[in-house]
Amino acid sequence: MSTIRIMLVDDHAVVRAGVRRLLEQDNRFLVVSECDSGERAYQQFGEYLPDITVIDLSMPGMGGLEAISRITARYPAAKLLVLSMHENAAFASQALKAGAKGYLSKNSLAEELVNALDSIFKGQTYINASISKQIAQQFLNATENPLQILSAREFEIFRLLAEGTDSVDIGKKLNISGKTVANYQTTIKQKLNINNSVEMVRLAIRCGLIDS
Amino acid sequence: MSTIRIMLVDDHAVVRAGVRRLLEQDNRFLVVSECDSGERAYQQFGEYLPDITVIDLSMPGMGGLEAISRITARYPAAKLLVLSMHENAAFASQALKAGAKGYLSKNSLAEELVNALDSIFKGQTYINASISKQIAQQFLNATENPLQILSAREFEIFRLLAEGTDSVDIGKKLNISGKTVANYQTTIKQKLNINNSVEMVRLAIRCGLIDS
DNA sequence: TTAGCATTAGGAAAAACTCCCGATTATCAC
DNA sequence: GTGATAATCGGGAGTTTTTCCTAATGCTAA
Repeated sequence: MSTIRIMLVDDHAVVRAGVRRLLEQDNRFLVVSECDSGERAYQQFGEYLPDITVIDLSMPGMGGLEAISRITARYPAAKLLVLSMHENAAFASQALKAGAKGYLSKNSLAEELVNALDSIFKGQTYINASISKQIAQQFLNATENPLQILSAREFEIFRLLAEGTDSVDIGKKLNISGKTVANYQTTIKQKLNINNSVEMVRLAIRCGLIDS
Repeated sequence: MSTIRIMLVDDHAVVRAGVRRLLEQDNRFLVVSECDSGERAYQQFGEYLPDITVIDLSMPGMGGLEAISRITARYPAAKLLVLSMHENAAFASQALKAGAKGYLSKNSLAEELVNALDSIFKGQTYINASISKQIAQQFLNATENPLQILSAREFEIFRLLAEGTDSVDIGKKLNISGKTVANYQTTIKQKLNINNSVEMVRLAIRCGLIDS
């Protein structure tokens, strides 16, 4: 039985510890690397070449989506499992679009994590049951998710804006200028055909990014 | 059998015509006056002294709430029935607080209008079944509607802001300076303990003023 | 390799918002 | 009645936010 080598990427040490703990229960898995940012994930991926990378989406700086894009761009065979706190189809489809092989919400059970890793290791794609339902509905739905037209970065900023974070704080969080965020805001509104922040919030709620 | 003399106040001629039409079916009712603004309603009330005034809430200028306040201030015995398109407890309680004797949503049936007028004429209070349920729940609810602390004008402006109208347009609609609206906005946010427009929209949605 | 998009950000101007102030009117308690 | 309090309205001045334009970089796809 071969060992599955895992890299953990999450800015919260507690989460990394928790996942490590869960994986240690099963001796097929070996955590070979941990890191707390997208930037470092990208670097360390090249060094360790893990079988599977478990990665969070919301991290300061580059962010999970960016990291996923870059890693899969360089290493198309890379297997990335997103472990996010957002149980939402919009996040999942963004992640899959960026190249992730699976999406799991953080409140999934321990066995589901193992199952997901197994599936992905075999080359399959694994998605949370509830989320795959949502995605399926989205595809069936004629009124496709308008957020699809946003790029990864735009989506990230849209989400933070919809949460009520102001441009400057978003800039700090993402390590970019508040000015850039403000400019993004404008293009996001244009892309979504929105004039005011009210419409933005409503859209975010309709798409389940935030709740009222 | 005495005739019940009615005044209609609504900025939409169609609505006034419709109500008039419904009331003409029943010869107890006589429409003695119509007007299309809160200001005129206040003037004409004194001239005609109708038994019951059927009044809309959202009108340009003074607005329904203001008109109700002023009329009941001068004529405490005045009987006002609000006929609003908003089937929502927050509107209803604002109206009743201002002195209205009844609240009816515009998509009520014809008979309900007649019933409401009958009840009010007898000195009772009449409220839409669905709305009275909502209000009852609000009273039972420990987490009381935070919008209660807003004045009538503040509530009106809050609603328009939450709908995505900008200050200048609100000013035009209410015949006040856009500057005043902007100032109101600030105090509204303070009163509601809100920092950004995102929270404002969410609150408006939670309170049912708008839907997502 | 060229065209196009994504990401970044600065400058300048417009728009929005805040804070402070004053005026008027109504209400309410004493 | 009188004074305190609150609601409504808006000007002035300053700050913040947003927009629009421009431009550099890097990546992707044709």
